[in-house]
Amino acid sequence: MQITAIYRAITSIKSELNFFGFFFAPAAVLIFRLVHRSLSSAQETNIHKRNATIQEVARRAKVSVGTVSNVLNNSDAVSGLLQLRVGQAMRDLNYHPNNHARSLKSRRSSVIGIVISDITNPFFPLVLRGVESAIVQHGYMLTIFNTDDDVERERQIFSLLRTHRVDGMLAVVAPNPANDVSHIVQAIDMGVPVVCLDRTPPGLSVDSVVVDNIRGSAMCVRHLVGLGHRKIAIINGSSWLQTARDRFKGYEMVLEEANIKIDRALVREGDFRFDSGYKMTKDLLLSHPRPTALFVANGTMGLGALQGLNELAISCPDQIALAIFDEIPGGRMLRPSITSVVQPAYDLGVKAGELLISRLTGKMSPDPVTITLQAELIIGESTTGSGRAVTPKQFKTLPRKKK
Amino acid sequence: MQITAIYRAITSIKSELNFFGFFFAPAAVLIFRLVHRSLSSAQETNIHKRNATIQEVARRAKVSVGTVSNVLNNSDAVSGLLQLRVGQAMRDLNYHPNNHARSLKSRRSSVIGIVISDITNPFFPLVLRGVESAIVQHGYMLTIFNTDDDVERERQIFSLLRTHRVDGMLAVVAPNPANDVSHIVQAIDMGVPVVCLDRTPPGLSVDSVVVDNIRGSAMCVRHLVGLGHRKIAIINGSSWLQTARDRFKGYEMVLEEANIKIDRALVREGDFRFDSGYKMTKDLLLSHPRPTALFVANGTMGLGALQGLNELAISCPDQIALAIFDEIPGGRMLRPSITSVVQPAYDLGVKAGELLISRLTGKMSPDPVTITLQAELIIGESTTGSGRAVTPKQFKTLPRKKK
DNA sequence: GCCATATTTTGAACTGATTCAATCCCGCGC
DNA sequence: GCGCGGGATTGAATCAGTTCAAAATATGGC
Repeated sequence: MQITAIYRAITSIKSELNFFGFFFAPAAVLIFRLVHRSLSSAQETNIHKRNATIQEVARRAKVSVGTVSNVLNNSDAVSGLLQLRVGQAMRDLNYHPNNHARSLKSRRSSVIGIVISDITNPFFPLVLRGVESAIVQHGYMLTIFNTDDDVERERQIFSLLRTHRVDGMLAVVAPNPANDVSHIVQAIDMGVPVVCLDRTPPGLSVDSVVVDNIRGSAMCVRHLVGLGHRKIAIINGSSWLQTARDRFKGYEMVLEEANIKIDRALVREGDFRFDSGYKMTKDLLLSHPRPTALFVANGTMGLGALQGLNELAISCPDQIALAIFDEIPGGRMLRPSITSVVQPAYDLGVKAGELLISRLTGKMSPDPVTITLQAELIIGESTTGSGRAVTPKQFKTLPRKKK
Repeated sequence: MQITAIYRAITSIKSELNFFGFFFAPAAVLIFRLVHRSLSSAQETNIHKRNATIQEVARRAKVSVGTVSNVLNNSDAVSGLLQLRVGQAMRDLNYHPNNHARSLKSRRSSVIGIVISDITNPFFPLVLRGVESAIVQHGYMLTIFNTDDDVERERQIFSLLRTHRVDGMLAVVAPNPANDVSHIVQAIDMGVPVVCLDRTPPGLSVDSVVVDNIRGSAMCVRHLVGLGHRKIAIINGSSWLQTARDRFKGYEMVLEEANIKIDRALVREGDFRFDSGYKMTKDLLLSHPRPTALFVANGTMGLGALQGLNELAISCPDQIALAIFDEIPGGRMLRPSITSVVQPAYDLGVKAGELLISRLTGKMSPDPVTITLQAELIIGESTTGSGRAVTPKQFKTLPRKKK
C-alpha cells in the first residue's frame, strides 16, 4: 500500500480529473492543470475514505441539493451558470453519486440480471456481448449468474435478483421437471420484466427470443438424408427443455417425410454437456445397429462426440457422418471441418436486450412477445468431405459469413 | 400477460412458498399448504406491484423493525419465538428485503465488479466461473464488463462501478500507453479493493494474480529449440501489456541460452485478436526468411494462425511447427492436435476471488500481494506429430488434467 | 422478594439520493 | 409602478433499511 500512497502523492491531482469517465485530458492538458491546481486548492484534495455527498457538492457550489440533483439528471430547468458551478464542484470533490440512495428513492436500479446455464458453453459469451451492446447505451449494467441447469439454484438467483431490485431479467431457464415456474411468474407480477432467452419455459407465456430449432434441426437432418443416410442417430438434450424437444421434432419430421422409421435405439437423451456427448457416442458406435450418421443436438456434446470418435479411431465421415447443432469454436479449422447448425448467438442477445429495454420503457402492448431467429446450416467435410487434408480452394469455398 | 395472470391465479399460493430460495417443498406438501392456506388467509396474498417492507413484516409479526432487521442479519440476540414469528411473517408477505436501502446505510453492497477485455475469448469464461465459485459462498454477486482493451472504456467502467458502490473490483487491465492508472489508484484510495487478474499495470503495486508467463513461454520455446528449430517466429500481443512483455522475455531468454540470435523479422506484435494472428501468420510465411516454427502468444491469435495456415495450405508440422500460448477449445480434437501452454484459468479466478474476499474481510496485512500460478505445457502433434491421423492410444497418452 | 446484572427488544436517528409543492425572481404589459 | 405569468431554485419529506442507546424483560444470588 505504501507504493500506492507514493503514487497517489504524485498523481492525486491527475486522478481527480477523471470524472465519471466522461472527462479526460491528454498529457499536456494534464500537466497544465496539475500546475494550476497545485497553486490554488491542492490542500482541498479529498484524502479521506469517504465519498463526497450531494450535500457537499451543493454547499461547495452554493446551491441547493435539489439543483445538484437536477444537474445530475440533466433536467431541463437549470441555468447555464449553475450547471457550470455544480459541474466544477463535482469535479473538485471527485463526486460519484451513490447509486443505492438514488435507486432507493427512484425505484430504478439500472441493473439487469442475466441468468444462464453455463458461461463456459461458448454459445453464451456471444449472447452476453449481444445483450451488453443493446443495454449499455441505455445506461444499464449486467449482473450474471450461472445455474448449471439447476432449477433450485435458478430460484435462489431470482430471489437474490429481486432483493437487489434489478430492473429486468434475462433468463435461459433450466430444465424444470416439476414445471414450477412460480419464480418467473412472481417476478413478472411484481413488475420485473423477464425475457426468456434461447429456451422458453413450457406452459408459460412470457417474452422470449428463441431460435427456430425445429427448422434448424430439420435442415441439418434433411442434409444427412439427402446424402443417402438412413440410419441417423441423434444425441439430444434433456426432454424437459423445449429446445431439445424442438430439435427432436425437426429430426422426427424429416425422417417421417423421408419415410424412415425412427429407431429408438438410435435416439439418446443426454444433458447438453461434454460427458454425455462423449459417452453416448461411444455407446452408440459400439452397439448394434451402428448408425451411419450422427446428429448431436448441441456444441458441447458435439465436442464430446468428437472425443469419442477419436478414441474409437472411427474416421469421419468415412465411417460415420457427423453433424452438430451449434458452431464449435475452431470447428472450421478441424479436419474434417464440421457440418454445423450455426445459431445467431450475438443477435439473440441483442434482440433479447432490446426487447427488455422496450418493456422497461413501457412503450409496448402488455402481451408477451416471441421473437424467432433462424439458424444457418454450414456444411463441412464431416458429412461430405473425404476427411483428409483439403486444398485451400476447397477450404475457402466453405460458405462463411464474415462478421 | 393475461395468461400469466391466469397462471398466477392458480399458483399464487404456491409461489409464496419460495422464500429466498432457502425454502422449497415437494408437491405433496405444496398441495397440503395450498388447501390449508386457501381456507385461512388467502385474501391476504399480496397482489399489488409493491414489495413488502420491513415495517409491514414488523407489524404482522408484532415486533419492532429493529427485531426484523436482527433476524435478517441473523444476529445473535433474537429469541427463538420471535425468530419464528418474523420468519412466518416474511413468508406470508413474500418479503424480499430492499438491498438498496440496506447498502445505503450499511455501506456494503455485496456486489463485486469484474472488468475483463472480452468474454468471447474462451480464456475468460473459465476465469469467471472460478471467481464466481470463490465469492458466491460469501454472499457476493458479480457484475461484468468488457473493455475490448480500451483504457478509456475501462476508466468509465471504474467510475460506474464506484457510483454503484461495489465492494471490490477484479480487473484485467487494458494496455495503457499513457500508463495512467489513476482510476485504479483512486478506487483503492477510496477503500475499494482492486485485484488485478492475469495482467498487472506496469509501475503500480497492487494485489494481483498472474500466470508465470516467462516460464510458460520459455518451456514452450525450449521445446521447439529441443526439436532442432532455429528459425522460430513469435506473434505477440501489445507490448504495453506486461503479459506480452513476459511472454516475449521467455522467448528471448531461451533463444539466448541456445545461442540463437533473435531475428527481428520473425518477431511480430499483434493485439491478441483473431485477425492479427491470421494476418501476421500469412505475412510471416510469405516473407523471407521463412520460419520453421511459429509460437503464437495467445489462443485467439492462435486460431487466426490456424486459419492462415489452412488458407496457405501449409501443412503442420511438416512445413512449420506451431505452438500456442493458451489452450484453444477443441484443440485436442484438431488434426494435428495443438501443442499449447495451458493456463490454469479456473484457478486464476478462484485465487483472485479469494484474495479479494480476504481484503474485504480485512484480515490481511495492507501490503499488496502477488500470487503467481504456473502454466502447463501440453505437447501435441503440431510440433512433434505427423499431422495425420493418430491411433487412439497415442491420443490417450497426451497428458491431460481431468477437471 | 429484591436488587444487580445480563439478555432481549424497541424505536428514533441516519444513510444519500429524488421529488415536488412552495417560493423566488425576472421581464413584460398596462 | 404594479401585478402577473412562468421558469428557476429551494428544501422538507420520502424511500427502506441499519444502528445503537435506552428501555424492558429475564436471570440469578442472597
